[in-house]
Amino acid sequence: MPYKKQKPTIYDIAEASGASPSTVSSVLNGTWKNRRISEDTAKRIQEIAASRGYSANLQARGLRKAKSGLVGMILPVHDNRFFSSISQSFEANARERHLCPVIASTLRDPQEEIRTVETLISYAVEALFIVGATDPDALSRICRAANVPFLFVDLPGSDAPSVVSDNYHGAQVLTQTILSEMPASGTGKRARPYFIGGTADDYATSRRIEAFRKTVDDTLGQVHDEQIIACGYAPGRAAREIRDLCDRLGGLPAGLFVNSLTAFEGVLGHFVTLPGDAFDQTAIGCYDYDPFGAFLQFPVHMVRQNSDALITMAFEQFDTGDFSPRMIEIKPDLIAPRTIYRGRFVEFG
Amino acid sequence: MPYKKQKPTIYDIAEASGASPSTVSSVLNGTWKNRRISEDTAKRIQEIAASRGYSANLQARGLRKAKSGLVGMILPVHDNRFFSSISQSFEANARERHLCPVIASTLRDPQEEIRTVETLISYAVEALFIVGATDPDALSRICRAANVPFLFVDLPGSDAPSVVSDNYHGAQVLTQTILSEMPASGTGKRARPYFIGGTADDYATSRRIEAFRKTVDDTLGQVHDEQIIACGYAPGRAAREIRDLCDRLGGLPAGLFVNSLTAFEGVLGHFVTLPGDAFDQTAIGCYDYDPFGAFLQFPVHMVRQNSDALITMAFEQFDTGDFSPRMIEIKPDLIAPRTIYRGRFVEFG
DNA sequence: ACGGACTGCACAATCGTTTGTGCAAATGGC
DNA sequence: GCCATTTGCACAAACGATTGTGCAGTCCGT
Repeated sequence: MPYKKQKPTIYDIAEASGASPSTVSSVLNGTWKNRRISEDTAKRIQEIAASRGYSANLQARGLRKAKSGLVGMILPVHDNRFFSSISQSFEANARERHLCPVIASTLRDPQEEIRTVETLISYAVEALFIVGATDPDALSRICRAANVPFLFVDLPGSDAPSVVSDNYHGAQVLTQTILSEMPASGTGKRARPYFIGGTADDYATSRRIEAFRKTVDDTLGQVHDEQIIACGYAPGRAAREIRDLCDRLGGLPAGLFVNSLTAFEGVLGHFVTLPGDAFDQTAIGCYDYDPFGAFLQFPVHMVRQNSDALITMAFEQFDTGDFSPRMIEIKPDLIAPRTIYRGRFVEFG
Repeated sequence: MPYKKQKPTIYDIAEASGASPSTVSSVLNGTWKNRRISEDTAKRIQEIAASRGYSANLQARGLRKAKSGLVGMILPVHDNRFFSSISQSFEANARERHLCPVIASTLRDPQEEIRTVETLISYAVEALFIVGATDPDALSRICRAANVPFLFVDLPGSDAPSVVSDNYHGAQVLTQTILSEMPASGTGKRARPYFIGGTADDYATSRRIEAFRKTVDDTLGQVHDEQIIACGYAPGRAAREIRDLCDRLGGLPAGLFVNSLTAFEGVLGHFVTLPGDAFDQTAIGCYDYDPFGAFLQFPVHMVRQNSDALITMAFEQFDTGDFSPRMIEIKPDLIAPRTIYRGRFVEFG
């Protein structure tokens, strides 16, 4: 089993070529013209290196240059449409800049976030993109102490640039759409729009609730607390809450703002138990997008966060080299039900 | 702007504590008992290190120990349910082993795969998990030459362990289900089951087609080539193909095996243009799972690949330290339509 | 033929760890 | 009180790259 010989180093190449390690190094990293190495020597060394399959040890280089070529990102979870799109953009942007992306998920666990950030810093990442931390300030302090540039994405943090989705605007537009599609007639609790899902002290959710309240207030008057059901992200919880709500109201509410796909999964879990015509008198919107969500038995308006724009903008901030605090908001898109395939198809996968 | 002072090193701690760097090192990496360092000294050093926020430079450690603490994985794309679940499991398994996961996507581009693998090797990853490469053999050679342990996941490769989904079994079960739900009556082309989506020379697809053919053969007799429409993964293409098929047949076929979610998206794009009762005489199955797919206007049987089991099994192989070629198959699960929320909910997100 | 500039490269220090080895001082047995 | 251990630590050489500096040799002008 040939798991034996090591990767060649510049010393091996130096010996084989009769040149010194420093000459080999500068030839192979492209700085040889500044060092007045002759073309002949360079070519000879390059050939030997190629024939032996040399490639630099990036740990050694990183150590010497005090730069790793790595750029880190932490996010809550991978297996989620939004965050996995974020990963995809992050990777593309990192590679454009000849950086190697390191993406870690922290499962919304504050301890894990801190440990992970410390680990990434220990690998000397050249910058850290923080997507949706539970305790942004703690991470700020750590990065600041370690002298590592960092930025926040999707969730604003202190002491660094923040590129976030314009949750207020997105929720406002979605709420307006729901209101405009709600049956005009009817009175009582059932005629009101409800908000379900998410955690109220979560930044994004709180902005969305704000927009929902304001928009409904302006149109239908006072929103009652009972209309806001911030029951977290678990599908099971959302399913129970919507069931209880329907029981209380004696049917579906006239409007429903579902805050997250996971809550929507739960809501659907209850909906499948209802007759098909149960949805005729209700307008449904979901903050976050899933292509299949647009193909249900009833129309669902969805808001798609612009993950690509978020990351691209974050990298633009990174490029400026200025890591002072500032806030940049990116507007999400409203997707109408069942329309996405009528036009041009996105080539995918 | 306090982006100035550097991270403390063992030399800083050594100076502050009056001990030597080697003593500091062994105290801080936990080997101090073997080196007969006194408890007093150890405690003193640990306190100073903690107060200054010391953490080891992992590049330097990696260089010295010829181990990086990194474990790499390459996959086609992040923004896909299957692969993002793979990422999630990979990360959990890596952390259990105190390794830092580095996940890179290569967009199914052979050049990119090679470049990425070389980069990861240059960072001295301790093992490489290859998920769905387009040219497995090339990657085998590179890893082998660099003396880096590697394994294949989801797609079998040469010269290393392969942990793959049992595509044949999954497709067989899905086909059987479709056949058993197909309307018994009817003759002619429309009474036949069709297979749509995927690339025929792709490993997974070819195994699935094999199973589809065999299962249909055994039940209904000879499958015609026209029944297999391996038109790739793009939703747009699948949409056109299903439209053309319906035109040719004068309606939906009695059975449809959709090979991938992206093809399914395309198929749905056509379906939404059809009347609601168009689906009464057809049985539909999809290889790959999406929770929303289970909530459509018509029942869809879905196969869920067991991504967690794939990765967990791959890590078990990794743990053995034996990287000789062998093949391990993991059976996927068949998910019945609209049933997943009837039972217990999966807590998620 | 002599001084200066230029060419082409080698030397050695350095990045922050780990780890084999060596050497005083403390300890213990007799 | 003497020798043999044992204890507690320091020294220095790696790991594989980068980079400032220095030094021969060649070339050129005069």
